[in-house]
Amino acid sequence: MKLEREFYLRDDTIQIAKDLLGKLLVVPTAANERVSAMIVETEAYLGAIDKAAHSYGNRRTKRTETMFAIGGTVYIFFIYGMYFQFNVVVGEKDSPHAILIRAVEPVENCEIMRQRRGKMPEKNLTSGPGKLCIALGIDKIFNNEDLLGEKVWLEDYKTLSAGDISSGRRVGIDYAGEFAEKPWRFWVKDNKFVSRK
DNA sequence: CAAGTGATTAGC
DNA sequence: CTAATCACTTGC
Repeated sequence: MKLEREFYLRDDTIQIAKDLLGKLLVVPTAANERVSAMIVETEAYLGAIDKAAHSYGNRRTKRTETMFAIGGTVYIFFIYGMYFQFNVVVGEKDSPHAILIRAVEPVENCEIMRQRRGKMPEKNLTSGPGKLCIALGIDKIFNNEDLLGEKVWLEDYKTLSAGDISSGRRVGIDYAGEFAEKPWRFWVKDNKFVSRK
């Protein structure tokens, strides 16, 4: 069953980032086959106050506009000339918080993901934010999609306990001063699809 | 370890 | 308009 709007509207972004671990990300193909994967790594971006967030200081540009949408909206951006990144917008409208999905573990129709990724070892299929977008077929047209729609959504899958979750610094945001140190990255302990140890 | 890639952004 | 930067991946 799809996660309901209330899941995304809570005002505790860090809690939502942890709650997303173990959820199933589903992206049906044109032929309506379920391609899905379990979320195993996330990073919280706390909007206006977070120097690492694109929406720091409530910066509103054509790109960041999506972050100001209501919780449950998909925010996609393009990076390093070749990769897309998949984010879940959370909180009320005009509160530009988002959670980056950094890694997932393939669950349904793995062979479709393997085909999209070319010849890659199993553990390299979806073990990074750019990789998982390729495997799941996510690109720029998913930007601004509603997670309660038919194109992409999240479902309950596995229930984790606090002991299953590790946290640490976020990746690739050294420019963010003291915010680079915040332990706002979360992952499933010992899962081999997590992007970095 | 460093190149590759092009949208996005700030600054003129 | 121009130039620097970037929430990354891969193959050397």
